[in-house]
Amino acid sequence: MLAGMTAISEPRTIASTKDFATIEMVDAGPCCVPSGAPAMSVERAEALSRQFKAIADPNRLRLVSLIYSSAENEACVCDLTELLSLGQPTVSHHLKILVDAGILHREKRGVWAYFSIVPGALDALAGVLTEPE
Amino acid sequence: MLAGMTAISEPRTIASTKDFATIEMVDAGPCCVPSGAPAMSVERAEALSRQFKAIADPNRLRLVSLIYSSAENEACVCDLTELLSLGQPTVSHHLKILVDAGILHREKRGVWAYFSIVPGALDALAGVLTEPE
DNA sequence: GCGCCATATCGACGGTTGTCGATGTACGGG
DNA sequence: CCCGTACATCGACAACCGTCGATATGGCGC
Repeated sequence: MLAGMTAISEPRTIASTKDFATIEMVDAGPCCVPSGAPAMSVERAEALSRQFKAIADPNRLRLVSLIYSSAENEACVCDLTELLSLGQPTVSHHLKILVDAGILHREKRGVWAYFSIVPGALDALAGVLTEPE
Repeated sequence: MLAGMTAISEPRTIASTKDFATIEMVDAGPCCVPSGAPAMSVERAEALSRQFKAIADPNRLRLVSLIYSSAENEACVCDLTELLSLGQPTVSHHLKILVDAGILHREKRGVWAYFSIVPGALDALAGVLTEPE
């Protein structure tokens, strides 16, 4: 769960200025051992942040939900616009953000643009939060 | 997955002004049937948005990752501050956001404040994205 | 081609957010 | 009791975000 890649250095030496082989500084240690396990890299954090930001908006959450529970798992802007009671440019803006984040797929058929959920996109995001290992 | 509760009305009648029993308006329909399935309610979308916003920040993602991969699954501010190379007020600010979102738990022991991940909090969020039903 | 329709883009505006320095609070040690 | 340490809060600032109206684009029918 939330495993990262690059270990941050900063070993933050436990030993104080005293001679080693002393024990009393073990329970009088600073506050906690910062663990040696590697954490999430800055790059990965920023990439994930972009995807989480895309769905971290109430209207975009409803957009994905509406598309998911739609008839053919796809919807066009005109339907979504009236269902969200938002302006059409605003809905297009939200949809673009979701497409750019790799969560929605846009397919233009005729005059209409149909949006569907990219298979596995949401599961990949969920895996970051539940990664059992 | 992303199932909601309250159905938005707006049935958006399929039948046109013509008499029913005509068939040609079926494939000449507007663009798509907005499905009858209920979508996510506005209230739930806003509640979920608050939690997703909490983790939709690169530094907060790294905070959760650091705490998760920490020795006793907890960490204090002083360690996190130097690991993120951020100011101490900023780290406290981020931690407060995560605590308010119900993702982190704060426990003060002595002079130090130890933060740990609320059990099941991330799994609940992940479930919203993968809910198989 | 012309006009209509659905959608995308642009520019602007108010509200929110992330970061910082300065300051306040609370606990422990001498 | 006073000081140092760890942390929280405050105020300010720049950057970003969500929303809108106006406008551009692009496809379909006549």
